[in-house]
Amino acid sequence: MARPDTAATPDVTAPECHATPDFEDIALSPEAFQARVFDWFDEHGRKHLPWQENTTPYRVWVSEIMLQQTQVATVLPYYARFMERFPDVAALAAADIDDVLHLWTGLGYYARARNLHKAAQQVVNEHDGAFPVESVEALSALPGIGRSTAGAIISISTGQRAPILDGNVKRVLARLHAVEGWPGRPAVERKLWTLAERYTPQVRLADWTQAMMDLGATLCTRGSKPDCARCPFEEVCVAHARGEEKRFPESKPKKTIPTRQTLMLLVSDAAGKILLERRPPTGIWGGLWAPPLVEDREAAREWVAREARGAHLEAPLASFEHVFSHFRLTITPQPVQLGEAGLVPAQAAGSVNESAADRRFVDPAAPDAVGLPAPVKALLARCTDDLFGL
DNA sequence: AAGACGTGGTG
DNA sequence: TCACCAAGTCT
Repeated sequence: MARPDTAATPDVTAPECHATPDFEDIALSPEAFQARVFDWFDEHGRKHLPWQENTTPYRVWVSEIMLQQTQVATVLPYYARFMERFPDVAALAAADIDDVLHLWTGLGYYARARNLHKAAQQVVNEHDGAFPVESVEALSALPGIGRSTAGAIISISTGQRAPILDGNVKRVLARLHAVEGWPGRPAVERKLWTLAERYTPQVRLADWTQAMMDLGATLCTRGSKPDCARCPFEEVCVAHARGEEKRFPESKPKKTIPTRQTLMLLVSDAAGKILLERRPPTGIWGGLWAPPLVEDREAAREWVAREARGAHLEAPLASFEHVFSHFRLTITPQPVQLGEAGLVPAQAAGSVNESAADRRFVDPAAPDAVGLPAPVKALLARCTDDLFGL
């Protein structure tokens, strides 16, 4: 069943016209590589993760979305809760977005949950409830499903041939072939896709996809500790031959992360409930609920004067600092000075306009079943009566 | 094309 | 304490 191109390897005898070759070839045909991967997987691969049982497109899809940029151990409890609450795509499509975001609270990258919900509705309304797993193109047309996730869903749930290229596979291939450059650069990613495509076999696709991810997750790990001694490709790996495992793949260029100061306003009504607002549909914490966020004390005073005449405004309880990929969000611990804001005692509170659908007071001890960012959830958990005792 | 988007674990 | 980053996608 050898494919015609299997023995053909690019001619690298005259690479001098390039500053660097695309990648180094290895002394192993794709067929031989595949055979070793399967042998290794049969012995050492992971075969009993929850999403490996009953591999329907829906179950595989939910797992692949949750696992994006998220570790397996983190996903496990979220996956169990999600599948229990939304056992099939119809249940998810019919759900309220607040219920979906509620189950996603703490998992991060909330656009994944919004896209999951939207995609479920598309599957129900535009595909008769069946995932369009006939092609990578059709599947990746759904929101939140890119090329790699589409490949994973198709290969695992249908056994059709579709390559994947996640962080694990990128690392394996970048080391095996000493692919230069940061994989975030499109040119580098293209080379890695070429390799991924070349190695993808014709049979056992579900095992193949899992095996390649396992190889990267358990053996060819990041940093300085890949377990080359147990790797079936030790003697053909170009990076290992050079003693440069840790240099591949190249890491993202460092950039200084700016700091953004934020005050989280804790506004309570007379009953001690806390004001939450729905965040805008896109951007940080999109669609979730959080206290009003303002830049500084001046903005806090303006907010109170404008929105909460007579309300009881307290300061954040604790110091938070959250580092995002692009900026550092600091929730300052210092109390906001209220005197000049013209506030009256708590007994007169409750004049915040909550008529808007995206504004509500919640009991901090039992917040509504809506999506809460992790810092907000932690903050509410500490909002006891004594906080507002003044 | 580069930046936005979360959180918790790790050394 | 803090930089780094884990089964990526979207804009």
